[in-house]
Amino acid sequence: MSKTSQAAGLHRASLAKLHELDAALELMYYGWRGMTLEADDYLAKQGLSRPHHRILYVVARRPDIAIGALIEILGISKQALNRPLNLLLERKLLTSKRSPEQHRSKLLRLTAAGQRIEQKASDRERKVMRQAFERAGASGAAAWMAVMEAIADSN
Amino acid sequence: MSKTSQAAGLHRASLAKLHELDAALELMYYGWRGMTLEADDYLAKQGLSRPHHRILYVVARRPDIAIGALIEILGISKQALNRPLNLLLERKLLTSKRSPEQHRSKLLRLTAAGQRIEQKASDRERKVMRQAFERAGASGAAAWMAVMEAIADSN
DNA sequence: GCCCTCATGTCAACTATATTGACTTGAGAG
DNA sequence: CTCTCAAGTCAATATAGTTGACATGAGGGC
Repeated sequence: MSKTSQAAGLHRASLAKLHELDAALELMYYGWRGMTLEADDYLAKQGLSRPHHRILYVVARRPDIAIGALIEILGISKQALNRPLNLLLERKLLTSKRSPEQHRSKLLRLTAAGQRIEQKASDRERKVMRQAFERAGASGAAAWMAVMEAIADSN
Repeated sequence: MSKTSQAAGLHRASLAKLHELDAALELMYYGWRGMTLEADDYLAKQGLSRPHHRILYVVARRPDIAIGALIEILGISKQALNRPLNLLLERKLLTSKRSPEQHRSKLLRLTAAGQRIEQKASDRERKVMRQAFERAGASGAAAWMAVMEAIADSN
C-alpha cells in the first residue's frame, strides 16, 4: 500500500555520479519520496492511498466538480476513477448530488470527515515543504518554485 | 505503461489554492512528471519502463553490484526485482557473472546496449533539469538543490 | 411522444508493479 | 556431510491503471 515503512530504500548519495546533473535527478526522486512519505503513512492508516488523496485534494479545491471534469484533471480513465471514488462515497468522505439545472451531471463535494482527512494528509506534505522553505529562506523558496515551474512547463 | 500520452492531465494552476503552500505541492507533482515524461516515452518505445530504468541507472553507477545490494538500493523485494531484471538480462542489456572469489554472489554489469539505453533515458531527464537550471541561473540551481535536500532528508 | 446525444455507471479482461510466504538451488565453510 | 546464505522460483494477493462493450437516465430537437 505504501512504498514506505522499512523501505528506507536508497540511502541518498550512495551512488557514483556519472554526470554533473545526476545529483539533481536523484534529488527529484528523493524529494518526491520525502514530501509524500508521512502523508502516505497517514493515508495507509485510514485504509486509503495516493489516488484517494488526489481525488480529495481536487474536490476540496473545486467543490461541486462534475465527474467528467474530475477525470480530466486527474488524467485517468473513468474506470480507473471508479473504484477509489466509490470507496470515498461509501465511506462518506464525499457526497454526490445532481445539479439543479444540469441534471445530467453529478456534483461532488467533501463531507466534514472528508475535509478532515484531506487536510491532515495535505498538512503532512505542507509541513515538509514549510520546513524546507524555512531553512532555505524566502529567496531560496522562490528560486525553488521558479525551477519547478520551468521543469513542469517543459512539456 | 506510461502515464504519458494524451494524459496531458491536470493543466497546472487550474485549482483554487486553499493554503499558501498548495502551489508547492502541485509543483512537486508536476515537476516529477515534467522531468520523467520524455524519458518514460523513450523507455516505452523500447518496451521498458521506470523500474527497468532504475535498475539500469543504479548498475551504471555501481558496476559489479550484487543482486542483494541492488535490492537494498532500490528498496524493493527480491521478487519484485526478479521480472524486470530478467527482462534486462534476456534483452542483453545487463550481464551477470559470478564473482571469482565470492562465488555466491552474481555481479551485474551493463552491456554496451544497456549503457546506451540508460544514457539516452537519463539524458532526457538531465536535459529537462539543465534547461530549468539555465533559466534559473547558478544561484537558483543551488537554491533548488538545497531545498530538495532538506525535503529528502526530512524523514 | 419519439429518438438522439451525452454524462455517468458498470462489467469483463488485461497489464504492470508491488507485496508476503514458502520453497529450491548451489556454493562455501566447518 | 551438513549448515548457512545468496540467489532463484512459485503461488497468492493487492493496487493502479488500461481498453472495450454495454446499460441507464436525463435533456433537447422535432
